[in-house]
Amino acid sequence: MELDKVYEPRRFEPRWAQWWVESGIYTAKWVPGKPVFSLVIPPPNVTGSLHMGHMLEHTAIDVTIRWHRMRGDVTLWLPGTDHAGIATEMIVARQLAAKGIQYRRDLTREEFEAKVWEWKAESGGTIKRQMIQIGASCDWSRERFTMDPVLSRAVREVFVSLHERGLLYRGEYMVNWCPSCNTAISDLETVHEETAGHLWHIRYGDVVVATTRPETMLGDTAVAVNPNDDRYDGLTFVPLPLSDRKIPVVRDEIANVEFGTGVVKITPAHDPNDFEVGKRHNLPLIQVIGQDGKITAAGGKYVGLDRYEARKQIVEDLQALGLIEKIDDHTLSIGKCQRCRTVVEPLVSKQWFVRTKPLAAKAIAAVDEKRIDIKPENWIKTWNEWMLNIRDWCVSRQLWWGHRIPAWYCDACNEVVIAREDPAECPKCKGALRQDSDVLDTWFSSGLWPFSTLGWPEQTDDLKHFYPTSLLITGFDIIFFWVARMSMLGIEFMGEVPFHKVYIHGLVRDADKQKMSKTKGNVIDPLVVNDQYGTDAVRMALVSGAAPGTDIVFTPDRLESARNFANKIWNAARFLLMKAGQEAPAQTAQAITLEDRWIQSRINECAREMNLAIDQFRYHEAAQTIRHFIWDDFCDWYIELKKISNDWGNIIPVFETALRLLHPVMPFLTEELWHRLGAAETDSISLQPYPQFDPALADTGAEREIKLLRDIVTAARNLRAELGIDPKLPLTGTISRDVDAALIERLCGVAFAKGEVPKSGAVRSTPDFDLWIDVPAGQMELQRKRLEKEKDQLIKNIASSKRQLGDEIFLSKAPAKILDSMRAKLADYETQLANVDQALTGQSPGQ
RNA sequence: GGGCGCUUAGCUCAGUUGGUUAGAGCGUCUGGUUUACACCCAGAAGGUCCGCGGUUCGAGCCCGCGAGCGCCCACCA
Repeated sequence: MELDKVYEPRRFEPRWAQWWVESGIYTAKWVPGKPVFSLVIPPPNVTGSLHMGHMLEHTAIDVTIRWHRMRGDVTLWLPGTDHAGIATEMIVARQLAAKGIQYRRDLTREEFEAKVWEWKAESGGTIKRQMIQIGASCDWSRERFTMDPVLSRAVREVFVSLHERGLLYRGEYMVNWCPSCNTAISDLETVHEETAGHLWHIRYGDVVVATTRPETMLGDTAVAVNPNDDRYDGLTFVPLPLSDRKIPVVRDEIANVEFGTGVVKITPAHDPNDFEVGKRHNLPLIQVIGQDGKITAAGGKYVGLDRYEARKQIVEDLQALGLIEKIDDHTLSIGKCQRCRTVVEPLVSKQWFVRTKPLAAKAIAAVDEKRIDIKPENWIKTWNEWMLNIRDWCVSRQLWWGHRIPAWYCDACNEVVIAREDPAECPKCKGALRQDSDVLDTWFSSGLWPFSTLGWPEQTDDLKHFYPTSLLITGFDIIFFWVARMSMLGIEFMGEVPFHKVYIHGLVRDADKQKMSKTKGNVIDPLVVNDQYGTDAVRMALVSGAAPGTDIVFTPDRLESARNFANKIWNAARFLLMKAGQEAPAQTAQAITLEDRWIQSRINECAREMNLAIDQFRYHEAAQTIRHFIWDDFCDWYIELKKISNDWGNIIPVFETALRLLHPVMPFLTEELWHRLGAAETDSISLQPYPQFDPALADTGAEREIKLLRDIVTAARNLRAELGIDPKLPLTGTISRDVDAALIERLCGVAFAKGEVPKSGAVRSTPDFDLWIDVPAGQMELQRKRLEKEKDQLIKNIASSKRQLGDEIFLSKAPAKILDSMRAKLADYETQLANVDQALTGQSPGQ
C-alpha cells in the first residue's frame, strides 16, 4: 500500500487520537517491582477550552510521559478539571442573566447549584475532547473533578483536621473585597496596578492631612502623628469635617514625619494599616462603605452613593467649605480584582483563615533539602521569598458554587460546630443549626489534588502506588496559588511531599513577544493551527522552542519548519516502503556495510542525547537532535548512500528506531508510519521500548570514515559551485588519500585519481586531505579570489596561534592538552598556507 | 522599595561545568525538473556575543559598574 505523496495529518490524527483512548492502553497498571512514574495534571478550569498555554504544558507533559512509558515505567498521567469557583459561577450567572434571571434573587442556592451542574454536563467536557485531540496520553479511567464526592470528602477532612490542629480560625479581619464579584478574595487574587490619582490635602481643624481616598474620611476615627514629632504636642482632638464628630490625635509609628504634614488620617474600617492602628489604640470601627461599594447609613447624607460618586461629592463639599488646602497629582498602586479588574475595597469581615506560617516552614525545608527539586533553580529564590513573607490565607468565599464550609452555627447558644458529618442539632443546646453559607476558595481543593485524586482519605492502592507523584509540570503564574499550597498541604496531611520534582515551563508569546491574551486579541487557537499544520507539527514547533527558563515565541515559520520536517519523514517512509517493501524489520540478516555501522553509531548517539535531554527538560535539544539525525544523517547521507549501493536490507530497522526516538514529540505521525511498516493493528509504538545508548554500537572508525567521505564530497561540490561549473559536467581530479573513488564520483561528479596533488589551480587543502580539480581554462578568477581570502584568514590564524605559543606564561599555565592541540593546529595552518600560496603562484595571470 | 530574567547572524532563539575556527531554524544570495520529498536538493554570504572595567595563560560563559527591555513581589497616607 503506497503512501500519499504529501503528508496529510488530518487523514490519520483523529483516528489515532480516538484509538489511544478507546484501547485503554494508557490506563496505569501497577506491577510490583517496576519503577513508577506518576504525574497529575494541573487541572484546567472546567469552564475552559484549550489555549496555547495548555497546548505547551500538555505537550511537555506528554513528551515526558510517553518517554517514561516507553522506558518501561508504570506510567500514570492523571487528568481532570477544576470547578473554578468564581469563574464558573460568573459564566452561569451571565447565561441566566441573558434569560432575565438574576440568580441570587430569583433562585435558591440549591436551584442555582443544579443549574451549574447542568451547565457542566453540557459544556464541561470541552477540554477533555481537546486534550484527546492533541494526543495527551492520559489515563482517562482516573479522570477527576474537584467537586467529585471523593474529592469533596477530602476537602472536608482537611478543613476539619486543620481546625483540630489549630491551623484554621475564623475571625473579623480586613480582607480584600470585590464589590463586583461580591466576595472576599485572597491577597493573591488581588493584582496591584499603578494608577494616576491625587493626593488631597484636607484641613482637620489645626492640622492638615493628606489622603488618596477622601471618601473614607466619613469613617475616620482618629488622626495619627509620629511619637517623635513634637510639632503637635498637646493636641488631643481635631474636628472631623463634614461631621459633628471630634476625633482623637493618636501617637503612632505609622505617621511619617517626612511625609506631607506628618499627620495621617486613620480609617480603621477601610485600610489595612489603619485597621492595625485602630487595634493598637482601641479605636472604633465605622464602616462607611458597604459590600456593594456604596456608602452606608453611617455615611450620613452621602448614603447610597457609589464610592467614587461620594468621593466627588465630598471633595466638592470640602472645597465649598474651603477645607481643601491643595490637590497634588499622585500615582499610586491600587489593588484590583484579578478576575474582573474592579478596585478591591478593604473591608472588615468575618472570614475563615488558614494559619500558613507553620505550613510554609515545612515547605521551605522540603525545597531546601531537595525533597522537592524545583527546576529551573532560579525559582527557588522566589519560592523562599514568598514563603517567608506568607500571610494567613483567607479561604472563605461568599459564593454559591464550591465546597460549602463545614461549619454550623447555633443561633440559640452561639455554638460553632465544625464536623466531618453534617450535625442534626446543636450538641450543646439541641437547638437548630445553620450551616455557614460560604464556600471555600477554589485553590483549597486544588491544593489537595495530588492526593485527593488518588482517593485520600481512603488508604487506596493508588495512593500507595502513585503518591508522592514523580513530577509536576506547570507554569510560574500558579507557583503560589497552587504549587505552594499543594506542597504545604501535602506535607501536612500525607507526611510527604506531593511531588519529587517541579518543572516550571515558560510562556507562549506571539510573534511580537507579547503575552497572548483575549483582550489583546493576539491569541492563536491551537485547534486552528493543529488543523492547518497537523498536531505533530504544532507539538514539534512548541517543543523546539522550549528551552528551560525561557518563553516561547510562537511564529508561523516555526510551524512551517516543523510541518516540513513531518513531510520529510513521511516521504522518507514512502520511499523506503517502495524500495524495501513492507517486510517486517530484520527478517533476513544482511551484510553490515560501512554506512550501516555509521548510521547505527549515529542513531545510538542520538538516543544518548535524547534520553539525557528529556530527562533534564531540555526539550528543545531533544527536538533539534532528532531533527538533525533524521534529516541530515538519515535522509541526506544514509539514504543517498543506499541509493548508490541499492542495498536496502538494513535500512528499515534504523528508520523504525528513529520513529521510536521521535514518538514522544510527534506521536501521531510515528504511530501511523510504524503501522505502515507492518506492525500489528492492536499494537502501539507508544508501548515499544525507547532506544537507549549502547556502548557496543558506538563506532568511531565508521564515523571517521564517513566524515572523511562527506568532507571530500562537500569540498568538491564547494569548488564546483565556486568555479561556476555546470553541476552536471563530469570532472576529473586528484586526491592525496586512498578513497572509494567510484562512490565519491557518484556523489559529486568528480572522478578522483589518487596522487600527488598539484599545488596549483583549483585546490582545496584541509588537515585531512588535499584535493585538486581539473578546471577548464578561463574559470580560475573566482578560485583566485577564494584563495586570497583563505590566505588572509590563514595568516591571521597563524599569527594568533604563534602569539599564544610564544607566550611564556601561557606555556607554563595552560594544560598540555590545549598546548598540543594548538601546536597541531598551527602546523595545519602552515601546511595549508603553503598549499594556498603555491596554488596562487602556480596560476599564471593568463590562466 | 525589594527580587528575578533578558540583551549572541537580517528575524526568532540555542550555547550543559571558562579551552582550538560561536551554532540552529527562518530569511537572503547562487545554482539545480538526479525516478522519496520544491513542504525538495547542492553551495554561499552574514556575528565588536549591549557598553566599560576586572579575574584568568585563556571570557559569549565568572565578578563589578552602567545602559536598554521585560516580569514578579510589596499595606507608606
